[in-house]
This record gives sequence, structure tokens and C-alpha cells, in this order.
Amino acid sequence: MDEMKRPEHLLLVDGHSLAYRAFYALPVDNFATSAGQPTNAVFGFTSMLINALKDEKPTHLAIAFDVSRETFRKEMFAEYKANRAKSPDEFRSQLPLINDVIAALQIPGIGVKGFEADDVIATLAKQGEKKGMRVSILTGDRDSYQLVNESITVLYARKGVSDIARMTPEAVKEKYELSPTQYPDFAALRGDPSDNLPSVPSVGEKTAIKWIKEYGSLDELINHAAEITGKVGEALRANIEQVKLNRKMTELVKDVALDLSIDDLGVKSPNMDLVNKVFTELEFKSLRERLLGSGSSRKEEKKTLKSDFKISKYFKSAFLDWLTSNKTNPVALDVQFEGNIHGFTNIAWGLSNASSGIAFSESDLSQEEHAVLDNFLSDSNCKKIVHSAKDFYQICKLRKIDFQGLLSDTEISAYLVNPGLRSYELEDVAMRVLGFVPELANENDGQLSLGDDSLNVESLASRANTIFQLHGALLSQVVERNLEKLLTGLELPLVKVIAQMEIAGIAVDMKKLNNLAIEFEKTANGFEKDAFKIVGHEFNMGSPKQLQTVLFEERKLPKTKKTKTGFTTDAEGLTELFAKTKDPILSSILSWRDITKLKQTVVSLIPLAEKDQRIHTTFNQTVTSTGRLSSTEPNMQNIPIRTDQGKRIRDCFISGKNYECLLTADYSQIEMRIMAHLSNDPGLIQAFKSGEDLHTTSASLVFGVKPNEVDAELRRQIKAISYGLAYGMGAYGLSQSLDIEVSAAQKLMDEYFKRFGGVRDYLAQVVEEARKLGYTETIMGRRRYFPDLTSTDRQRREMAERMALNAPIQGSAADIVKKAMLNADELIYKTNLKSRLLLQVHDELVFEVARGEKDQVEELARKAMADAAPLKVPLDVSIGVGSSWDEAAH
DNA sequence: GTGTACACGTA
DNA sequence: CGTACGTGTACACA
Repeated sequence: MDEMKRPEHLLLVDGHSLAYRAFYALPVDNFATSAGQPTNAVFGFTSMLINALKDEKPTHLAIAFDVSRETFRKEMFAEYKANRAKSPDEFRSQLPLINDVIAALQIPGIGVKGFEADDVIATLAKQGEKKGMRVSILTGDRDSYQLVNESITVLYARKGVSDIARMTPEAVKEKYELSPTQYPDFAALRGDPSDNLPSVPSVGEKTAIKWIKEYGSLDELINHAAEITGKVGEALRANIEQVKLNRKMTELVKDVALDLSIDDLGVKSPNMDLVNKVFTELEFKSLRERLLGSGSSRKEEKKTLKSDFKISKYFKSAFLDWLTSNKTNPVALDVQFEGNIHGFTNIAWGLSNASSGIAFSESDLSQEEHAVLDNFLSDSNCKKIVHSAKDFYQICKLRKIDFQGLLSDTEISAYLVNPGLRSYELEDVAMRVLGFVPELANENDGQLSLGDDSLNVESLASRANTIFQLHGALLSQVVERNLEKLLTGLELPLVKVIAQMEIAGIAVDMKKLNNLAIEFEKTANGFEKDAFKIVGHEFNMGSPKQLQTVLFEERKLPKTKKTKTGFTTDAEGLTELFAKTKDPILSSILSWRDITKLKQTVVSLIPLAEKDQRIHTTFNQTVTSTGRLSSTEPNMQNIPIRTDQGKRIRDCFISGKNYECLLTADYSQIEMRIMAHLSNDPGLIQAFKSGEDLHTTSASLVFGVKPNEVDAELRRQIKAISYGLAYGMGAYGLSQSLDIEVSAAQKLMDEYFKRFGGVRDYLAQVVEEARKLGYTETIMGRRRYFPDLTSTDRQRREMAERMALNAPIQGSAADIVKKAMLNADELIYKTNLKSRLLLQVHDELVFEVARGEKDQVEELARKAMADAAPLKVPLDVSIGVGSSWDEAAH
């Protein structure tokens, strides 16, 4: 192969800071050899190194290490890094292993006594720059930002082991509004807690940046220190010597005497024998694979996803060919975009089948090509496999076409196969299911992607190919686990409904909302003042720690229940304390907490209202382990309702222009109905069929009184028992929630089970079966796995048991509500109504009713919800209508 | 700058 | 020592 002459590129790695980052980024528990040697730092370090080699393709390479803590900086400032605890044994034991790794990779490691790795790197970087090389510095230390210029880039390990920020002069400017040369001036003012460099009191990043921007440099700032007014000015003048010292310490040394030169740093191929030996000892299997495909080792064949996978860069014939001739075969699609439901910009697409792919940015398309793309997207005969179909529905909806032909969504498939995992992002699912991650496409011109979230367009084709492969692998798991119907009959069609709900959003009365914020703020301030007066000094009421000092030390109140770090100050504890002591501070705190929480809710809603005066939440379909939806930004599923003040917040959600009112429809006691259905308990079923109030009926049975003799207290008790059971509560928990003796609680439970023996048998059977099978199932076949049911750790096992008890109940309710949403959507579509579904709050649906459609929507909602599942008991739906969400309550 | 603890809103 | 969530603040931090 003829060696192309490429520009020389020097990669310098700060070994210590990178390893340290890796150590804290990866859980030590998950990385150890079978002999028990921790390897998380080695693994993370090696992983970052391999990635950098792959991405940077350096021609020259060195790793610098700190040799000891005794450096010239320490001589200048005795306190330097004095606060650093000795690094944990688990970390230090890995340093020799890191040396083994870099020895195997034939990378020179450099350390110079009296200097830090940073200084060595600065020296080499400058030498490389002089020789006309491109220089990259991989580090977890921001001090090296001062070296950044047109030739020198810092690759800063932000968090984890894959989040690398590419710090060019522009990136530094963007982040700090300062040039790289100004960075150390700023750092000197800010101080550095990890190096034990003090900051100027009351000067934070904001002020530091402002000053350096204003005066241009630290020297100039100091020259004009006398001009700065106020407290901050005084603080600066009082600390000028420290700041000067900080500045000296931050400056990197660029002329450390080294006994080798850049020319000695040419990249060598790894010593494969040694690599095999070391990686085997460390039990790194996947890293060895990655190394082989790293490109730093010369002729090794590259391990891509699929050797025959071809990516066509965009060109016209390929584009047309792809979108028009592949009609009958499924295609995997990936999309990248900026913006949100109010406007998507910079859209780029990746498409792939088993063997080839194409990727293109929309900006490169002609008008005709755009039309071809739209046709493809809305052609139900073109079967599409995607990861996160909601994006596709929303992008299409905004350009007024219908996304059609959804064959599957790998994100949702993966979720159904095993809900309750942390992430269903493509990279994570691919790693779990296929054992690899989609590769970034190679770039031939040496320009690299920007890291972060901006992908290069070609990589969308590899992502699409990964999605294609995932579909095959996940489909067999879906079939194996009997999840096909749940997937295609419930979750997939639901995606579109949710996409529409998010785009619709819910209208808010901004005036009311703003006024509420002001009013709550005022009230809160009043309570705060009261509290300060009672205590005799100011303190931060929002700090549980300070609160503890005030309550238990200053006021010597009796201690509440313990938390991990002290004594609880939660509402329950404080209420109890108040009953005991009548200390007025307690009621002030409780009232302040209450109103502050409400204020915060209101305040956070205000900026979320978009130009359309509506709030558009995001419903996540793959978060909960039970099958429920979740809602974020804002969470519309925990808007207050219980108190009068809280209801005033609900009153701010209203029907929008051209709509008549809001309509809420909710299931009454859906979880207890499911309990009746699943347990087949004749008493419970009868109670529901009778049409009487459930809790009243149950109470009369359990307590042996006539229904009309069931008072509020008895009703409250039976309600606590019923729902407690659905959550796996024991006698102790019941005694707590009813404030009775444990023995009394046990008696109550016994009595309950005497009447509802079927419930007891069912609960026992659920756990038994879950232990046997490893999972529970809902009425629609949704599974949740419980590995901890066989744990020897009692606490974990019992936790798993309670979760297993609850999962079929909560999960079946989720199934039913989801089905109801589909029904409602379909009925609206069929009857051509303008009304629409806006929100789902677990057992409640909120509709926005168009003029003149009130009665129809009410009937439709009732039918959609009641018919959602054929249970052994009826599904009771109650409906309310009003001009606001509060008024529509019932 | 980031993660954890605590507190608290909903079903 | 009752399930399932999301969000805010304070605080520690290696």
C-alpha cells in the first residue's frame, strides 16, 4: 500500500487525570477481574484512549504522568492540593495496570520529577506546534485550555468515558466568552477547589468572566482594582496576592527538560502478543476487539458492523433509487434534527437495509427530491423500521404529511422485551442486543465530527443499519415473549396518538398564572418572615440541614425519625412534632414549604408556555417499568389537585381558542377493579357489580356493620387497607398509615382476608409464579422481570416481592388506559370531530372539546374507556366538563 | 461542574 | 417496613 503523506498529528494524553476521571465515571463494582482486582479506571482509560486513536489517527503519540506530589507548585504554595484525600486503594492499584496497557500498545509514557503531567504536555505541545504539527491534548483537566490555538486542540473528558468536548479557540470562546489565553486569568480569579486554590469571596464564574472581558487580562484588572466598587471590589483588593499566586500556579511550564524529542514519539503498532496477554489478564474482551478495529494498528482488517455494508454518500441516482425502488422491502430509517414541535430544522436522514445505506441532509435536496422523500414517508406500502417513531410522526405532521407504514420501533420493542432498564437509546440497545455500537462513518478529509450530539450525516446510515439489524434481533425476542400483540396492537399505534397530544399541548391562562406566582411568592415571604422572627435569626428554610440545626439544636425539640444523615424534617414528622410541642415555628415551616412548592410549580410552568399560549409536555413511552407513561417538561401528571391552593393552578389550564371547554374522564378505582378481575374474588366482584360505593360495601363486610353505618373513619381505614394491599403493604405499614398498633393492623388484615380470601390467594400466587417464571404479566401480556425475587438479601428480595405484587395491577391499568386512548382517537377520527385528546394522567384522560361537540365527546369518552378491556367487573367512568381543568374535575 | 440526599407533587 | 414517576433545592465532592 502506498503511504499517503498526511499531515503530522501529535496526540498527547494526560494519563493521570484521564484515569482518575474513568475511575469515578465507571462503577467499580462492575469492573473487576474474577480475581477481584478492580479495573474500572484501566478500562475507562483504555477505552477513551482507543476512541481517541480511532478518531484522531495521530502520527505521534505520548502519555504524560504525574510522578509525585512534590512539584514546584507545592513549593510555591504549601496548601496546593493539600485538601486532596489520598486516592483510594482501588484506584492506586490500577496504575501499574495502566502502565502495562500502554507498554503493550508501545506508547511512550513520560513523567518528569517536580513537574505535573500538564507541564510535560505543554512542553511537547509547543514543540509539536513549532514543527508544524496538528496537536491534540486528551485530558480531564481544564488548565490546558490555555494552550488552545489554531494548531492545538484540547479534547476534554467531560463526564463518563465517551463525552469528549473538542475545545478549539471557538469552543473556548463559546463556553467562557474568553480567548484561551484569557482562560488562566479567569481560572486564577475563580480559584480551583480541587487544587485547593482559594477563590475571591463572592466572586464566582460570572463576575470573573465579566472582569476579564472588561479589562482584557488579569494584569489590567489588577491595575484597575481600585476602580471596582462595592463588596466584590473590596474582596478583590483584599485577595490580590492570592489571585496573583493562583495565576502563577495555573500557568503551565512550556520548557520542561525532556530526555526525548518529538521524533521519538512516532506511533508504533501495538505489540499484539503483549496486548493479548495484558488484555486477557484484565479480562477485557470487547476492548481488544475495538483495538483491532481502531485503525491505529496498520493492516488489521477493520471490524465494522458488517463488512459488506456500503454507505452511499448522497447522489441523485442513489437517492431516487433508494426511495422508489425498494418499495416492497422494509427499510430502517434514522433522522437527526434540531428544534422541537414548533419547527424542525437541519433535518438529515439515514436509510438502510441489510446490506447498504444512504444518508443525506435535507438541505441538499432539490424540490423534486423533497417531494419524493415526502411520498416515501407517507406511503403506507413502504414499511419503515425506526428507533423512536414519535419523532417521525411529529416531523411529518409539521410538514403536513402523514407518516405511514410504521413496521416497528426498536426503542419500544426493546422496552417491551425488558422494561425498567435505564436507557433505551440506540447505542445502549445496540450494545445490549447486538454487542456493538453503530460506528461513526469514516471521514476521508481529516475533518472530524464535533463530538457532542452533532452527528455527521453519514453516520446516520450506520445508525439506520444498526436499527435494521436490531429489528431482526428484537423481533425474535418479542415473539418469544409473546409481546407481538402488545407491540403492534397497543404500543405502536399509541405512538401516533401521543405525538399528536404533544403537538396539541394545553392552553394556559398566562395572566392567571403570573398572578398566582406573585401571590404565592408574597405569601411565602410572609411565612419566611414569621419564621425568622420566631427563631431570632435568618436561615435557609429550604435546607433540611439548617432546619435540623434550628429545630433540634437551637430549639431543642424532640427528635424525629432518622434519615441517612440525620433527622427527618418532612411534613409528616413536623406535623407530629407540632402536635407534641405546639412550637409555632413548625406551622410556619409547613406553611412555607407548602406555598413554596406551589409557587415553584407555577414558576416553572410560565417559561414553558410557547408562543401559542400552550404548554406542550413530553410523554415518554419507555420509562416506567410497569407500562405507564411518564411526562416531563413539564410533568403534567403531578399538577396539584388536593388543596384549594393547588386547584387554583389547575384552574390556569383552559380550553384554547376555537374550543368550547375541557372534558376530563377518569376511571374510578381502576386498580381495585383489576384486583377483583385478577383475583376472581367473589366478594370483591360482587361489591363492584352491586354498583354501590366500593369502600362502603367493603367496610360493611369487613367491620360487620350495615352499609349506612359506615362512617368516614371506617371508610378511610378500608381504603387504606385495600390500596395498601395492591402495593404489597404489610401489617407494620398499615399500622403506620392508620396510626394504630401493629397487632390491631394485623387483626384488620386478617378480617379483610376472611372476607376477601380470593385476594389473599391471588397475591400469594402472583409472587410464587413470578419467582418460578422470573416475571409477572399484565392482562395484555406486558411483562416485567424480577431477578431479585431469588436474592439471598432479604431486603432486596422483599422489595422485589412488593414490586411483583404491584406490577400486574398497575401495569394492567396502564394497558387499559392506553387502549382507551386508542379507542378515543379512533372514535374521534371516525366521527370526524374537531375535539382532541390532550393529556393522560394514569387513570384520567383530558380532552379539549370543540364547539358543539360536548355531548358527543362525553359519550365517546365513556365508550372508549368502558370498552377498553373485558373485565369480570364493569369499568366505571366519571366525566366532568368545564372551562378549566379544575372546573372539569368532579 | 456533577451526583446524591431530601422533600413533595401526582396516580 | 406501600407501588410508580419528575422536579426542585442544597450540599458535598473526588
